[in-house]
Amino acid sequence: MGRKKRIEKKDLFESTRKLLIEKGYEGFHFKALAEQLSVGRSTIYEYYANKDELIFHYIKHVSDKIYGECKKVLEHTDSLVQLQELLTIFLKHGETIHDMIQVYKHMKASSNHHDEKMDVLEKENERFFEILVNVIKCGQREFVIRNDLQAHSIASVFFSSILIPNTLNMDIDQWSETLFTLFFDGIKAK
Amino acid sequence: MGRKKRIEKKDLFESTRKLLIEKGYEGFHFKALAEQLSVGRSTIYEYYANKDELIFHYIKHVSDKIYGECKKVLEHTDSLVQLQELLTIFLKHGETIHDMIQVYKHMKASSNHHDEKMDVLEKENERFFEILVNVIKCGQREFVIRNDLQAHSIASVFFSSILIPNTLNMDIDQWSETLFTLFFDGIKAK
Amino acid sequence: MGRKKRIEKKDLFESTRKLLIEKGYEGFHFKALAEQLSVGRSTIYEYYANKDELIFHYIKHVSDKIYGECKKVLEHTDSLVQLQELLTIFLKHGETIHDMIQVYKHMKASSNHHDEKMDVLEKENERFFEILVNVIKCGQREFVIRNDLQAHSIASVFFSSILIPNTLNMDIDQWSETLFTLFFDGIKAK
Amino acid sequence: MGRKKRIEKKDLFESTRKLLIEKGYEGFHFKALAEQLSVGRSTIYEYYANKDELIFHYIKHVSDKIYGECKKVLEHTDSLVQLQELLTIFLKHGETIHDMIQVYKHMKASSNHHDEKMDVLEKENERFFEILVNVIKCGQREFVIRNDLQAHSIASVFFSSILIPNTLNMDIDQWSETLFTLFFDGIKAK
DNA sequence: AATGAATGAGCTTTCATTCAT
DNA sequence: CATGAATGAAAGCTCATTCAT
Repeated sequence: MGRKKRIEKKDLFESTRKLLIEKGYEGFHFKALAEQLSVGRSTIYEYYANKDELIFHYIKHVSDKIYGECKKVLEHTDSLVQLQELLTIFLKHGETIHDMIQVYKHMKASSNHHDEKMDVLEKENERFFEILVNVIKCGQREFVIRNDLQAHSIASVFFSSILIPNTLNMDIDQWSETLFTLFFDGIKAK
Repeated sequence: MGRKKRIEKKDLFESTRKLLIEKGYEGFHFKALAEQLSVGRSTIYEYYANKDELIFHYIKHVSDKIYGECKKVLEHTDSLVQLQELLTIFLKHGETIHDMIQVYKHMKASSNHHDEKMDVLEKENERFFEILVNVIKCGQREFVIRNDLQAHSIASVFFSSILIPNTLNMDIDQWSETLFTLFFDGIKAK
Repeated sequence: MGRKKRIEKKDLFESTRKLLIEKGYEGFHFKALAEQLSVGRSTIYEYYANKDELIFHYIKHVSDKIYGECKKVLEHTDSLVQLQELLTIFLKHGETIHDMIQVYKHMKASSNHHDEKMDVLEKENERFFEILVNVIKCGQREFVIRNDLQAHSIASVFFSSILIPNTLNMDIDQWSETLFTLFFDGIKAK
Repeated sequence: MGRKKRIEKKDLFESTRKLLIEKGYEGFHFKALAEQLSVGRSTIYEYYANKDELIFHYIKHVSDKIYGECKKVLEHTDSLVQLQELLTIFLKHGETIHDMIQVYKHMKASSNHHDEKMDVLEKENERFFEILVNVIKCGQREFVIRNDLQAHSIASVFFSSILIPNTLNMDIDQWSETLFTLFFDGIKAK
């Protein structure tokens, strides 16, 4: 298929994303990636020294992007709105965040020589969690969120909602709304 | 340090479970498994024709066991109690169910020749979901669960709660209670 | 060519020796080795985890063998006879010892994470040198070897004679004799 | 940290020398070389068609240089002085000559299509040897060197002394003197 | 049955080398 | 000329799987 022009970092990350979602961390190969990009396998090594390096930088990249979106949300003053919007963001990036967690878990499981990259990813994850916890604590201080549940637990639930399969295939906003309603008001009949 | 003469299916599944949780589907090897069991690697082939076969039967096994527990719950008459207990069961088997999902996803991703085993696992998953949905619908009919949310959505949330990391390390019953309270009453301050 | 029986460690080392002499450390591949042995490449990995491991154990093996021969020489009482015989041994194993040195150098050049195997090989090398130095010092004490040259320097010369290409293709004993005469009496005309 | 515009052949050879000594023939890469020179890897191809070509010309270059030094020695009239000075030259260029031999061996081992470059290098080596042999024969004719040893054998010993590790780290002239004394007078006590 | 031994398929990685700018 | 980018070939290694005992 002849020689290929440049590899755009954008394409590289896009394909990485796709493969990671489709196949997961372990199923992710430079072979498949190269095929996706119609590039020679070794070409990718010109950009990243190995699979872990590439994935790490990819994760870092998306993580930063998502973090940026989260930060913007904090400009709102209403903590409930903030919470709802954070939920929407998490749902929107569900698959990507899922990848992040998967990668993190994998590194943790296989790292013999306690990797520093692991520490970085850990920090990334915590950043998101911090934001959530803070918003919830804020809501609690304002008495719009009940105080008899630990902010931490609530944050866990919100953060994990990412993983809830939207089996009814609602669009993101609708699904976000449904979940928020459920979490906020509960399922109890009134 | 001699080799065992017989492999007990119980040991086999126990080691499978352990490795699967620790390493995930792709990190699961007959090599490691054989070591765990102090058996020759090839011995395992006397029991299962290949890796997938073993994992499939293991999953089927635990799935049946969990399903049994769920069934027992239905003997209660109060649908809220049923719901809470289902939640507890799911949380208790969190890691195992997580494996099931992972395996299912993996088969889905790598199967070119639409596997029949996949169908079986899919059915397994659906069984759990059915039970949940039925209990919820029941609760809705009895007006203890609100009707303006689809039973399906609620079921998704409950089922996915498995994946919520219990970061505060509460014991299972406490964690189950916390989650149930949250899902039932919501986080809204009263 | 069908399936092959067992790999005999003897054959493995024999082929290792051959390839190492022929191609040197870097030119030594499991691919070539496997071909030599008419075995699948991966088969060798059942015995040694990697190239370095194999070569290390091979070197250790021959080194021990040669060391044994040297030890036997020390049973003689005449230090000159000892010296001559050590020379013969070194010449006989010239290629092998050359490999040892090459391997040692290579490990030294490429080891980032100061390898312990390197230390072992270093010790091996020193053992030989010690023997030589001792025999020479002994000769000096007995006034059969001149004292105005450092035993160390003399030992270096003897030890390095291994590397002197026997371009005239004398048989080993003759070549050994020639060298010994040269080293002992010098080239000066009388 | 920009790239240089021109590669000076002097720098090229200097870096080649350095890398060759440090890493040996197989460890010698254009990658590393380019880095050393702060040049693009492909730039080197503008000067030499490939790795072998470069190394060949480098070897030829230094060989010629050393040969020149040897030639100058022949202006002396005393064959013993000549011999001693040749020894000094060889010791001074020990590492370089060692490279030459290594490269020669490597080409010999890997060449399927009996390379003509090999022949050239072989000739180079022989040139040195010829000089040595001639000087020795001369000494023999003048009865300053004993006649009962073949000039060839003696030459081998002198030429190989290059490889004798100067473990005591004497300076070159001292080491040369020590070796010459040893070779000339022998180690026998008087 | 149980196993040790052998193997092939498939992925990783490194470099010499080519090519278009 | 100089170079950045792409690539293929060749080694490396790991594991599922098969086979003879």
